[in-house]
Amino acid sequence: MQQSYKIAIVDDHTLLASSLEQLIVSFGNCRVLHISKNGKDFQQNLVNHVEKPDIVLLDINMPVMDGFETALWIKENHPYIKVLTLSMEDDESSIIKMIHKGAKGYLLKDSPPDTLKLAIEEIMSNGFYHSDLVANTLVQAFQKGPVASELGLKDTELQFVKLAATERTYKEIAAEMNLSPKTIDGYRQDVFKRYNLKNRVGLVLFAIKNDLVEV
Amino acid sequence: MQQSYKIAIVDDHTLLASSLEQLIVSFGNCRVLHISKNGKDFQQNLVNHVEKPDIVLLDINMPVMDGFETALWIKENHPYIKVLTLSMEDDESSIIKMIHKGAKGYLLKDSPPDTLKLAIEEIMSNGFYHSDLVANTLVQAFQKGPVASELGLKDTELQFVKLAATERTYKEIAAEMNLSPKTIDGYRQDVFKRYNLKNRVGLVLFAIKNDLVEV
DNA sequence: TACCCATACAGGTAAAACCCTATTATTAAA
DNA sequence: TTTAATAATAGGGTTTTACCTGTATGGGTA
Repeated sequence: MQQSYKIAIVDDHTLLASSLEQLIVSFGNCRVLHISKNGKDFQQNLVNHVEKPDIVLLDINMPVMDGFETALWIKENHPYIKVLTLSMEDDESSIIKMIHKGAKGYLLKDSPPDTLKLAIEEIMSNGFYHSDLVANTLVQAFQKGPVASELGLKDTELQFVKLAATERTYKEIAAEMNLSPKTIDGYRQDVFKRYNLKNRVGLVLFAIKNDLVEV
Repeated sequence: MQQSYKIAIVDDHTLLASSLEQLIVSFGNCRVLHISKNGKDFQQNLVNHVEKPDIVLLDINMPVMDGFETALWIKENHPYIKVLTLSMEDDESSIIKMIHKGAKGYLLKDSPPDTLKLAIEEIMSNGFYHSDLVANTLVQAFQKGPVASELGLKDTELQFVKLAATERTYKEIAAEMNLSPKTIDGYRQDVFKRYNLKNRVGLVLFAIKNDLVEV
């Protein structure tokens, strides 16, 4: 028998978890060390068992300690354990959050069975499973363009916001825009009110969140 | 003959550009509309020719108007034209910048010839060519962890910086950290001087650039 | 013990940021 | 032509930031 990969499963759907176990064992090159119902349960299982998993199949939606928390905990406490997310959610924010928290791959629960086998092997050999799902999502997230006008910012206000997200003083901004400092102050007040900003820090964060400026 | 893809080439290395043309024509399913030496030249070629390209093979390092500018211009003015970056640079920032500016793929100039064919076909059918190079780079960029300590920030200063990147006033920060506002002011001065920051906006940008806070 | 050094904190001040309430100029609409 | 709306500006006041210099305390350590 070739090298055997040690797998752990973390999913609160017991039925799904155990059928997953069957599937994984059927691959021939994998063993399932333990199954946990949530992150806390998994932490317990880690101490109870001497053998540590190579890969954790991790669900997102779970009670007590969800997949995000668990992934982060694993990344920080057992960085050598690889997380393969197995979720029903295919929304951008879930995917990005899991990748951000260190997941080495992201599979949808309705993927074909051999995809799981492929993903496990890819992760073990290359360190990451590059599914189109993840790749597309990341690319889209990166390419999301400025949404200035959709925010209701006029040209001149947009320019103001961009400059305000630099170390310039308002006086300098006024000079740069050829406007009176008082006008700039007017922009400031309008924008603060419109977007519920408390101070210039809020404005900077707003500009960055909405891709109005590069960081 | 199957459907024919219309290609344009933008590269200041004339020799490489024309050999690229030969290669592309040899694929059988592609035509080369025109070759440009830089972005400006390409803009001119676009108006001179009635037929518009499906894909532009775009180099990055060019005189007059480089690949970044050109990609951005294409994205904003001809969003239906797909950019396939063809560069010698494999550094993270170049890749990310091009993807950010809308490139549909990123190929290194020393890729095997059939990779180019594959990339063109992938882009035409799926809208994006998911090379491992790009996927890995994006994943890494997303997973880059905090580098706080490497910056030389002490625990308490780090906490201060994180709080300063919110809408809190320094007084509020002091209360939250159970320190005198004067102490906080001391931190501020130290950090400003150490990292050459002019004001709080600079501090916020610094925190974000160094992944000290999430945006 | 005396000295060095880092941390927490004070006083004082000028500049910038923040906020409210007007007043003009221009322009579009009635 | 009056009316309404919008952009640019002012006046004037409070709060926060930003900067400088200086002191008290508590370790280390020669």
